[in-house]
Amino acid sequence: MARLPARIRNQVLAQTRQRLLDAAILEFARVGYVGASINRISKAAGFAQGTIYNYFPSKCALMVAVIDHIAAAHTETILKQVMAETQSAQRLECFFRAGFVFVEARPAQAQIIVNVVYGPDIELKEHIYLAYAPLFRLIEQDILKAGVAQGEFQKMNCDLVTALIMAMYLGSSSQLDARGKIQLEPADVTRFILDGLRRRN
Amino acid sequence: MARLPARIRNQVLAQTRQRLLDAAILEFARVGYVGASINRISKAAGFAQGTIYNYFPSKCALMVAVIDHIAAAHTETILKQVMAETQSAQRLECFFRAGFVFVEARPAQAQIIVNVVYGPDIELKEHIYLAYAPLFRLIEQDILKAGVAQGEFQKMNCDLVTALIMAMYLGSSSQLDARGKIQLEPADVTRFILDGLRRRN
Amino acid sequence: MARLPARIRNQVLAQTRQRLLDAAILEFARVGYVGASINRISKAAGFAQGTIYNYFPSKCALMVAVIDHIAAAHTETILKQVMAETQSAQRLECFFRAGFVFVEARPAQAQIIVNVVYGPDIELKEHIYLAYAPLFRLIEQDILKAGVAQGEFQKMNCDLVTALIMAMYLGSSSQLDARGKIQLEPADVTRFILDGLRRRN
Amino acid sequence: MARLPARIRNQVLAQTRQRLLDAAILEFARVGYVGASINRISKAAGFAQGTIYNYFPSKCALMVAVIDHIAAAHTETILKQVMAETQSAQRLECFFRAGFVFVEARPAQAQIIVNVVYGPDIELKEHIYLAYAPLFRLIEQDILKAGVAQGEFQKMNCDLVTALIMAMYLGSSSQLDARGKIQLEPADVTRFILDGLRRRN
DNA sequence: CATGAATGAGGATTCATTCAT
DNA sequence: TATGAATGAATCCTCATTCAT
Repeated sequence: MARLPARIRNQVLAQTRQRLLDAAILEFARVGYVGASINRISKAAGFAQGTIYNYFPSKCALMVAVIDHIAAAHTETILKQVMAETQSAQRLECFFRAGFVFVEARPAQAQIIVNVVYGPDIELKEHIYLAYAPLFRLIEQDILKAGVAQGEFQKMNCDLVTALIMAMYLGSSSQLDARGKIQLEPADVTRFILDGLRRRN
Repeated sequence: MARLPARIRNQVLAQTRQRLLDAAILEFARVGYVGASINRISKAAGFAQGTIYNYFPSKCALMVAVIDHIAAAHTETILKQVMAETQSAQRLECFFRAGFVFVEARPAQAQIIVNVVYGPDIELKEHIYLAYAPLFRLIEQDILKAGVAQGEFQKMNCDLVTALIMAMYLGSSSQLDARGKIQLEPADVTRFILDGLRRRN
Repeated sequence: MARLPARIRNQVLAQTRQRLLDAAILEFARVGYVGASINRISKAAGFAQGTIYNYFPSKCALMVAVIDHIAAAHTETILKQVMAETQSAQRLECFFRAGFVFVEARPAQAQIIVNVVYGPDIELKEHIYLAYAPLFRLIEQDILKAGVAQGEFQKMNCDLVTALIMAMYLGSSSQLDARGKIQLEPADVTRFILDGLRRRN
Repeated sequence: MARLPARIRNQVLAQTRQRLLDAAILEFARVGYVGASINRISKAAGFAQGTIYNYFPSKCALMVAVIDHIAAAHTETILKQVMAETQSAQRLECFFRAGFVFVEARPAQAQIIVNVVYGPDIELKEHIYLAYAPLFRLIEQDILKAGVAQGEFQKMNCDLVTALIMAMYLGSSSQLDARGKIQLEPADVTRFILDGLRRRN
C-alpha cells in the first residue's frame, strides 16, 4: 500500500476504518460495551485481530469513535429535516418521524446510544451528551423556545421538557416489535405531547 | 451455626443474604452486570470470595435476585401510595412523587433497573418486565383506564401511553443532579402529561 | 446419640459409615477420584457436607477406605469359591466365574478398582496392590504353582502369568455391554488360557 | 511472525504446537485428565498461560489432540512392523515386541492411553477406540483371522480374543519396573497366548 | 456426633493489548 | 500498514477442609 497515490491510499484507509466501525457497531449493540470483544470485531470486519489497533488506540477510543459516528449521522439527519419545517408543532412531529426512521433503519446504532445513555459508564455518558448537544439544542431552542415565542406553546421549563421528550424518544426507540418497527406513531406521540391526557369539555 | 434455633439461624442467614445483595446492588450499579465481579461483591460484603455461592448459584441468579429484590420494594411502595388516591390525575402525580422518592432514596437500585431496561441483555430485560408487571398494570389500568372511564381523561391507546409514561419516569430517574436529586418536580411532569404543551386561547 | 447404649450406638455409626461408603463408591465410579466431590458424596448419602469428615479425615482417606472395602469383599468371595475347587484348571475357571459375577453385581466397585489400577495416582495404586495381595497370591500360588506341582500345567514364570491373568480379568471387567454383562464367558477365557491359540494336528 | 514466509511460519507454529503437546503429555500422564492444569502445561512448555488457547480451544480439545497424536504414532509404528511379517504367530510376537518398544520409549504416552481406556470418562474412551480402530483391526483381521484362515490357529471368537490380547498388552504396558522396562518378554507373552498353560503328554 | 456456613486456593477460559515481522 | 502469536491479568466457579454451635 506504501506505493499507492495518496488519494487512493486515503480512500482505502477510510474504507478499512469504516468496516471496522460497522463491525464494532454490531458487536457493541449485541453485547454492550463491556461484553464486546475487540478481536471479534476486527475479525468480523475481515481483518486480523491486531489491525483494529492501527485505527483506534484502545477499546474505549473505538467506542468513542462509534458514538461520534452515530451521533453525527443521527443529529444531522434529524436537524436537517426538522429545520425544514417552520411551525413548532410540525417540527416536533418531524423530530419523532425522522428519529423513528433513523432508529428503524439503524437499530444497532440506536441500541448503542440507548445503552450508553442509560448505562453505568459515566464517561461514555458524558461524551454522548457532548456529541448529541446539537439535538438537545434543537429541541430546546428550535422547537420549544421557538414555539413559546411564537405563541404556539405555553410557557414551560424548557430544558426539563427537553429531557422528557428525549426520554420518550429513547424509550420508544428501545421498544421495537418483532418486525423491527417502533410501536408508536410519531403523530400519536406528538399529539400526546401537545395536548396531554386531560379531557376538555 | 448449625445448631442455632431455627429462628435465629434464619435471621442470620437472611442478614448475610441481605449484606450480599446490598453489596451486589452497589457493584452492579457501579459497573453494570457484565462488568461486575462476583468476588468483589463477596469481599465488599465482608466475606470470602466463595461465600456468595452459598447464597446464589451463579452471577445470573444473583442478578435476578437483585432485580426481584428491587422490583418488590419498588412496586410495592408505589402501588400502595398510588392506590390511596382516588382521582386519576392525583394518582398520576402520586406515581411520580412516590417513584422519585424511591429513586432518590435508592439511586443504585434505580440505576440497575434503568441499566437493564435499556441494556443489551434480553433475558434480563424480559425478567424485569415480569417483575415490574404490577407497575405497568397500575399505570395502564388503575390510572389511565380508570381515568378514561371516569371521564377525567380522553380516550387513548393506553398501553402506548403507559410506555411513554414509564419512559419519562425511567428517563427522569437516570438524571440525578450533583446532590442526587431528580431535576424534575412530580407536579411539573404531571401537568405536562395532563395538559400538554399547546397554548389555549 | 450420646445416651444410646454402646451397642446400638456403634451400629448407628457403622451404618452411617456404610452409607457414606456406598455414596462414595457411586461418585468415584462416576467421575473418578479427582473429579469426585466430597460434599456431593455426603449429601448423596443423606447427610450434611461436614458429616463425612467425622468418619474419614480426608478425601484420600475416604478413597483408601473405599478401596479396602471393595478389596475385602472382592478377594474374600473369590478366594472362598476358588479354594472350594481342587483342580487347578477348575480353580482358574472358578476365578473368572466368581470374578465376573462380582463385577456384574457391583459394577461401580469394579470400575473404581480398574480406574485406580490403571490410573495415574501411584500411591493409590500401591495401596490397591496391598489390598489385593491375597488375590495375587491365590492366582500365583493356589492356581498356577499348584497346577505346575500337580503336573496339570507346564512350567512357567508364575508371577508374570499372574500379571497377564489379572490384566485379562480387569480388561474384561471394564467392558460391560449395554445390559451390564461382561462379554466373555469364563469358560472361553479359561480355555484360551489353558490351550492357547495354536492349532494342533 | 505475521510476515514470515508461509513455510517457515508453519514450521514455527508446528513447533510451538508440538511443544505444547509434549508438555500436555507429561502433565496428563502425571496427574490424569481431570487433575491436569492447562496453565501448568502452557508454562511447562515455556509459554504464558493464555498461549495454549491459541492452539487448542479447550482442555478437552487438547486431550483429544494428545490422544490422536499418540494413536497416530502408536498404530503406525506397530502396523508397519507387524505387516512386514507373513506368519500369524510371528505377527503376534511382533505386535508385542513393537508395542513394548513403543511403551518403553514413550512411557508417558502409554500411560495416558491406559488411563483413558480404563478411566471413567466415556467420551474420551469412545474417542480412543476410534483412534485405535486400526490396531484392533490389525489384531482381529491380520493376525487372528489370517491365522485361522492359514491353519495356524484354531477357530475362535476373534473379537473377544482381540479384547484379551489388548488387555494383556495394556496391562503389561502399565507395569514398568524401576528402570522403565516392561517386565515381560514379547516371546513369553506370545508363547503363552499360542500354547496356553496346559501340560501336554 | 451432626451440621452447614465460611474459607480461599486453584482451575478453565477470555480478552485487551503489544510487538516482531 | 497488516498480521497474528504471545501475554498475563481478571473472571466465574468448584471444592476440600475447618469450626462454631
